[in-house]
Amino acid sequence: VKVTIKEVAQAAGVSPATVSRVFNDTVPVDEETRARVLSAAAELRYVPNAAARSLITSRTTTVGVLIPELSGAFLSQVMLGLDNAARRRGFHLLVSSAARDSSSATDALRAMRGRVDGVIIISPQLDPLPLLGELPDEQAVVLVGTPERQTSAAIVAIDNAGGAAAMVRHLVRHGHRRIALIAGPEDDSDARERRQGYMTALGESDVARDENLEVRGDFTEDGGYEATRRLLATGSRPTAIFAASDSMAIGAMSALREAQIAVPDEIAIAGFGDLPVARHVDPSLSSVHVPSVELGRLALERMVFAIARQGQGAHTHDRLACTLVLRNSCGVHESNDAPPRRHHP
Amino acid sequence: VKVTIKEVAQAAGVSPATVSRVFNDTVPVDEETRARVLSAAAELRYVPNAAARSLITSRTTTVGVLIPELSGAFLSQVMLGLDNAARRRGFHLLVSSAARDSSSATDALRAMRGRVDGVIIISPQLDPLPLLGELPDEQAVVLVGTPERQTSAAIVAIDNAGGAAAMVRHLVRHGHRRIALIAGPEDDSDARERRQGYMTALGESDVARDENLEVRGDFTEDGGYEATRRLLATGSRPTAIFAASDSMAIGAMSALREAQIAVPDEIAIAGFGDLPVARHVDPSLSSVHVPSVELGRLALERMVFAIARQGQGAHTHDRLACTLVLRNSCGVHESNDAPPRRHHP
DNA sequence: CTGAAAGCGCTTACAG
DNA sequence: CTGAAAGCGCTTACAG
Repeated sequence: VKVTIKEVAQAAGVSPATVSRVFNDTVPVDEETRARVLSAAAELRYVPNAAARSLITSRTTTVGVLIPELSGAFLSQVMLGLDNAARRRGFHLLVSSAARDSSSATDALRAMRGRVDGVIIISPQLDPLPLLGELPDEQAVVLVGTPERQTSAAIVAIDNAGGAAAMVRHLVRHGHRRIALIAGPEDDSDARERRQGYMTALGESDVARDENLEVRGDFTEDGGYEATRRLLATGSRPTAIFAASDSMAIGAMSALREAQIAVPDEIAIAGFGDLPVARHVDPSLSSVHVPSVELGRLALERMVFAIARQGQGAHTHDRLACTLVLRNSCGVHESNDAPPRRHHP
Repeated sequence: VKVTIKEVAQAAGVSPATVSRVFNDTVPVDEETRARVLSAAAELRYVPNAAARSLITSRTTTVGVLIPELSGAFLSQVMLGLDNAARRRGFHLLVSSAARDSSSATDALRAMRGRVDGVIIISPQLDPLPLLGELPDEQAVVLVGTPERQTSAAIVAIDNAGGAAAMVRHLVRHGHRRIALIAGPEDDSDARERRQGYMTALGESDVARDENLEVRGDFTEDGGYEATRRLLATGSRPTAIFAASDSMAIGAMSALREAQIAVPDEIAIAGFGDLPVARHVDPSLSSVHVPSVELGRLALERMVFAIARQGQGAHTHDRLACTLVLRNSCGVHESNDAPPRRHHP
């Protein structure tokens, strides 16, 4: 039941070359001929064979996406942005969530070879530069959320440090001197950058950094819960906690509730990521909003550009700004975003 | 810089056919020859051209996934299960989140044609049967979460109705007579099945159904919040609320808090989905646990099976059971899952 | 504007 | 166990 270009050609009374020209409209084709070809193709339900086409053109109109995991609010939003943009641009997405350790990431990249026109690498926990060695030189590459460095790839990133610094500055400005940090995993570049922003903001102020106030979680609720218990166990209590993710902030709130410590009255809390749930926890959670869908969209656009230019030309470095979303958990009621926003459709 | 089978053959002093045999190990090859080929291939960093291979075999070792959206806790867990299983089975995943309306779903399916060996369709909001018409008959298809019907495809589903009924039965058993439902969208089959389970459980009991207690949300926190406000506005107050998703349950809790109604003392609440955040909200949320990762894994396994059998043979229908996770929000402290579970790594 | 022909890189009967 | 040859379905200079 597979229809080939030959049969369409025969049905339309033209050569296969002409059918090809109609479908790719690369050269002018006589209007009447084109119409005949199109109607024959429609009648036969002809769909060009992708394999044959990419064998000869060595193009696949497919972009590979290497990502550490597909679950997780942030990454799935990025995927959403990627996917929407890909559809608009006529590209397919070949995904692999093998970006955990560099050996499986390398395997995944190798397996994509020849199947994609370029690869978007999202690897906060992995240095992508060694991976690039695996790829043929002419392969288009976009790195998402990688610290800027000398590389032959385009980079699209979130301004993690700036967002974190803005939130911590906000806390400082409102009188907090003992601001704890629930950091993310040290091997995660997003986590490192947010921690950097925390330190930057403290450094700008007259608040001395106190390492006893720094604990580490794994970006999950449970991790934030555990980290907060450890923090409280030290006896040196903060007046505010900045968590490097909303999930950890929510876990922290849960631990504080258990310890009967009032938020925000006794301890203020702020998170990072601005998940949809942030405004519905109690108290509503102040957070740093991250343009994750936009990040995905931009990454795909840069990829399309890189493919078109065949790796030639300068590589762009984009850094997207975050915005502060102030709600009740940090004790400063400047915002009207909490209680929950009303929709009036 | 692309190395072909010919160059490997030449370097190893054999014919291209032999190189092919080594790589596919379909027929026995002399050990010494094999070693020579392998080392030549490694030296040249040869990677077989996927397009050429699938042109001749008409196999792609790629599975298409049509999904309504990539964000959202549930679907991203399903993707996780799919992806892990695919990697294990040596398959690639070509994803498209175009399963919103049937016209874009059709486009997406058509675009996948020839690029995949089969398609996994996840479309709670879309009847997949019309879509199947788009596909060539020999195409392997696995439907995820589709109501069982006469179809030429394998089906993998969650027992939504059973899970919902179990939760509502639990509420009834503990004395609730006025149990409200925050249903999901009517055009979503998961939502419909959960609603069905709610009605089944009530029907089994001596509790009369009261349509005033049924409101509808859109599976989001905001939707649950709004639905609960509408519910409270009617004046006929329930003693318990069953929400068809955890996000809506969390929105409901936020609305009750605003209305100064105590959970679970004045109104008990239960959700569906058992998101990670469920045990960290206040009070911790009772919910129906859904084996979403397993759902994805199983769907991929069924697909591998279907591809191997080329659409021949009987189609399996799998239905995965859900489990009740009782925490504090429904007022029955039978569980030790809340306060938050401790990890001792 | 259109056709005949070569060729993309592989796999697979068919011989030996 | 191995090789020569045909062919998968397309695209693209090259002529006309």
